[in-house]
Amino acid sequence: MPINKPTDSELEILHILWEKGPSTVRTVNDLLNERRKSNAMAARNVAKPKESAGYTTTLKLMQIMFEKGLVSREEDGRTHVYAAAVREEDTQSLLLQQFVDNTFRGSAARLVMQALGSHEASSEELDEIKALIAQLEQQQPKS
Amino acid sequence: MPINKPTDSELEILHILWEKGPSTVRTVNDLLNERRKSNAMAARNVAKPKESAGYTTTLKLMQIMFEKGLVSREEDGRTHVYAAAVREEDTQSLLLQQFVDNTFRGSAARLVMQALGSHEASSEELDEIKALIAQLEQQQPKS
DNA sequence: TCGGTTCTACGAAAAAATTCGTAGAAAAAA
DNA sequence: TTTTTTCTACGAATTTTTTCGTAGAACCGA
Repeated sequence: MPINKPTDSELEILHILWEKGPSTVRTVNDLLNERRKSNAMAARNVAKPKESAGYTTTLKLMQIMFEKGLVSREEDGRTHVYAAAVREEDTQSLLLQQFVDNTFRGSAARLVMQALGSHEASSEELDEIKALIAQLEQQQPKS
Repeated sequence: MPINKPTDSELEILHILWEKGPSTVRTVNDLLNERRKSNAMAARNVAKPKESAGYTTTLKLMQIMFEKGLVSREEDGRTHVYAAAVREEDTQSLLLQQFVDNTFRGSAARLVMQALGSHEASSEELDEIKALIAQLEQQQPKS
């Protein structure tokens, strides 16, 4: 029941499965490497970009994810078609909670301030956020 | 120049140094274990709580952090007094950027929505955030 | 001064996460 | 059919992070 926490590499794969839907290892591996290549180009990237992954590396990772229950799979002839077995929102929520605890010692507000301060956000997005805040203020007019 | 990314354990130590100021290994280790003990109690915690750390474990970690430039130190007689060598805001900003990239594929707004949705925020905090949004809307009335 | 405690340094074990080589079966191409 | 490519399974090497044992020097109280 409790969602398993994916590692960074596993998360990369989940993103692809969420976006593209059920896929083979080959497909995932190709997309992964495309994405890594373009990430390496993008100067904005802070983290050292990963090298491109070998096929068996991705295969092994997805097998591990299968054992952990992060993905499901179905045989299609000789090959396996993998699908995400956890929902994107749930996973993000789990990771976010741990991240807020670890990095901001639990203060979501401080995180939001940092996030809005240092990342781009369109005015539509800001509108959405304002709407959400209005809603929250209705719900819990506390303090 | 580029800040070194602290690991999770290193971040725990930095939090203590940021909060308490320059401290000895002994002090840090004690506070660390206090904190871990109370974290273990708190039911809200999702991540499995860490065991309490042995003294030499913390010592070694802080020595490594010193080599990485995450902390500075000064001799006081026989013992060393360590201080954070990176600023809290800078570190959080770095970690946040990577987290947004990894987990939300770059969309700060999505992160903010998740964060506000699933974490508590007081109305004062919400006010602050609203103020920040207003400010951002002024700056870049784009799109 | 003697014995127990508290330091640092250091090496290395243990645990976690990532990577890859090899082997054998199935499929596709020649 | 023969050869080449493409799969999975599996074990193990590598790398990164975390943990700890041991040794020797400094300190402290009796």
